[in-house]
Amino acid sequence: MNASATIKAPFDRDKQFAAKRRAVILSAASAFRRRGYHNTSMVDIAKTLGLTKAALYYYVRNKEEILFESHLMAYDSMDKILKRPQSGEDGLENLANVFREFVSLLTQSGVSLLTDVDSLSGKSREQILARRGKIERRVIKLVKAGQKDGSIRIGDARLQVFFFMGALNWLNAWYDSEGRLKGDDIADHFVEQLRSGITADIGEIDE
Amino acid sequence: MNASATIKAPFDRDKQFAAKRRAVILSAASAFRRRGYHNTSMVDIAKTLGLTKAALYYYVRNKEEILFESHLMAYDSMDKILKRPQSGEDGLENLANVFREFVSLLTQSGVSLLTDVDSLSGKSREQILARRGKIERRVIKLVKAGQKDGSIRIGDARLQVFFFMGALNWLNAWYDSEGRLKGDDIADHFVEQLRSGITADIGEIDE
DNA sequence: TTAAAATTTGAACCTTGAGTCAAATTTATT
DNA sequence: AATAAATTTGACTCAAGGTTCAAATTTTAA
Repeated sequence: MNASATIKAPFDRDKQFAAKRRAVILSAASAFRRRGYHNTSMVDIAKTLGLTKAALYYYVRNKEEILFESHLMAYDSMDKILKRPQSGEDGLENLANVFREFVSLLTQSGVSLLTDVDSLSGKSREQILARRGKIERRVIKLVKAGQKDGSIRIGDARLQVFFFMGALNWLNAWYDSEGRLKGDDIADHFVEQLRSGITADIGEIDE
Repeated sequence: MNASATIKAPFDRDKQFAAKRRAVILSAASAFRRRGYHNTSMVDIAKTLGLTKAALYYYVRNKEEILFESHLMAYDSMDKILKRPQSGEDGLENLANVFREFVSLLTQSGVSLLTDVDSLSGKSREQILARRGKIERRVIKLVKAGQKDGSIRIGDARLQVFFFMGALNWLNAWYDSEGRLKGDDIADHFVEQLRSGITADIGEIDE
């Protein structure tokens, strides 16, 4: 046990700081999602954390940085989902799994948010749009893989992706985590609709 | 020809005024859609019309009124679509027709926009949300009719509607009227995906 | 050509909310 | 208990942008 070795973990300052900072971003992100970026003031954010506006600036350079980082968090989570080894039988299965996890991510309390990119300036905006583009491209790849193995209908993969990604973004506008609908129920429903649309099945049974 | 009868339509003032006012709203709506409500200043709106900021206030009470009315316009158009006599064979056909026209409406240059409701205050917000709710309820009815006649899969109609309405709202975020994709192409694609999802067809041909 | 009404403008005002900073307070360590 | 670092605060500045208004300009109809 030399002098420089820490024996009892002497109250990790950096960790504490990082945790509080993260709390600030998450809380703000939740408010942004509900009321929108411009309808949420720094005072609002501070108050829900039991702090004062000035204190926020100890954790964050400015308001825009909060928006920026909340976007990053969302995209990090989506990246993590996309990076998991795909275990499905075919492309359609893989896509369905990813989509299900996206829905869960956005309904289960915590990270979310995809709008207000236009309130970011210059380099930040580009960075966020690049991240979004990267994710879209990965999803498009999933679709194309499915088309190749015959599990997904041939068509403009980009358009197909935009169609169902819309459902994810629209979630913010109507999903109420307090409501009767549990996130997983929605996920099930959405996955089914992603797969088969809304046309009634008729095949197997009669004729 | 008595004195009070207008013979030559003496340059209808009200019509002129209404037309200009409408131009203000439409132009602003387009900017809102692209950059967002709070990222569009009154000066911006005025400049694209070749006017000065103060002149806008001759046509409009305040900025919020512009947002309010642009929402109204969008919903009026959707109402008109929904009110047209449904001529399809079954519920699914009717829904598909309505959905196709919605897509056309939102891609063809002109009206659109569905976000930033939270920037409206009090009574206006409620009014707009009521309109939106009314439209959603009508679409849900269409779905239920389809379920009843067996053309649409049984399920939570509300959820089914939210899924594909998301696609409409997400349009604003990515659709570029200058791009290679024509609005009608998108409409075709989206209607197909609404009907049948993305699973590849396999039925008819083999086995 | 002219006068009244309609339209537009420049120059202000005013509110809101982001950001700053020196001082006060709390917390961790000796 | 003492002290140094970390954290929080109150009070302020500042800019952006929405709104107002009296005056200037343009348009319409006689």
